[in-house]
Amino acid sequence: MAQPDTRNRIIGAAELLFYEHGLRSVSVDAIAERAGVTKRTLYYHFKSKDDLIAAYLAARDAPTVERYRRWLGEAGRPMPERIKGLFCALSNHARQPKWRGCGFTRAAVELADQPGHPAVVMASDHKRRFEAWLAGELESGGLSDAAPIARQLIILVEGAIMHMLIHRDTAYAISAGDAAAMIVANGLAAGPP
Amino acid sequence: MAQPDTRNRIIGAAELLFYEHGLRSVSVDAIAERAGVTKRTLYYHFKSKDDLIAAYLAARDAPTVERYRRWLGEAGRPMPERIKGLFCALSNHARQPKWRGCGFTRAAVELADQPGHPAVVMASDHKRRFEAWLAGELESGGLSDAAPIARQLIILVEGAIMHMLIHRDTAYAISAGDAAAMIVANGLAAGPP
DNA sequence: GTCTATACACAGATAGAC
DNA sequence: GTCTATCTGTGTATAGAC
Repeated sequence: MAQPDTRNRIIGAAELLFYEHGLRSVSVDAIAERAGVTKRTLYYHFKSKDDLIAAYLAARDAPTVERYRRWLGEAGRPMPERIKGLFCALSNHARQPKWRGCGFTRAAVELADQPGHPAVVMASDHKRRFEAWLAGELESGGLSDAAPIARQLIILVEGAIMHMLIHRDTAYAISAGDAAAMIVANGLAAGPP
Repeated sequence: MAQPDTRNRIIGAAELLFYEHGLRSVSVDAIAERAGVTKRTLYYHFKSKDDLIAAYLAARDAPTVERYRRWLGEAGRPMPERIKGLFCALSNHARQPKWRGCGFTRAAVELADQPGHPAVVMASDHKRRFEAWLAGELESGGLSDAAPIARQLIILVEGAIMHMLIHRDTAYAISAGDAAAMIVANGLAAGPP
């Protein structure tokens, strides 16, 4: 079969299994079997399991950012409402039975003792870009001091996700959304354009 | 040697290794070696690795709660300041080179696909008690609607820890503390006793 | 590029002596 | 209660044919 097709099928299988069960729980054998190839073929396309882990996160990056972009919605509505909508959408998203939190965060947790691991670096970079994107959106929405507020919001997002994962209770995102909306409203009141 | 002593030494070794490297990364052999016993002795005291994991978290529970109690400090000072102090202490604590975030959270993440696992149940319970404790403290501090605010604060704690772990940047806890203090001050203004 | 077959290390857990 | 020795399964990765 064609080379890129096989490679993508392997990455697809890796996404499914790594996200559902974690990095160390999933064997290379399991991924190869799911992708319908042999282990030898997998190692032809990826030089190691760590390499495949990196490819898994790389494939997850753009869709994740795009999802949050969608959840924030279009400009026009007041920013506190849009932020609340984002957390509400997150809460609904977490209802999916196969939802397991943020793949980047979970990878960073599993590899917490390997700070230089490609996956850890990618997770850090992903979160940083998410924070920067949100700061830009807040600024467009009329916030004058957007950076520190964006940081507080992503902390709320992360904390809500972790608690939803631990307790399997999607209400945490709603509480986080209430706090986030208040913080944003406060920022708007403090410094309008 | 005496039975409880050996058992505790094994748990001590498990704490060190599980917390630093994670659950799946650490082998039973490694723990036994660190504790200075053979694997057979370890399996005399614990029926399985999962059993040992549960013991590891059980041993971590009280000290963790006590630490947060210390960080919140004594009553008397205004609650927003005490909360800010808690986040500041958390930020300092995370400076330790061997700091790896919350052991309960990381266990829940590693075992996210096993909802019934004793460690996951213990993590959930631990977080729930932490939230209830904080709500009680807030109420004692004059907050009328303490429960929802306590929830928002623990979400901030969790999110700050995760970001500090991912980026190795302790500033996140300070940002979270600012947000937390504002939320508490807001709650105090809304409903005084 | 993909296969069959396998090397080699290490995992969790157990047998049975003392 | 603690030891030495070992069973059995599985892990990542590779050799070499086609």
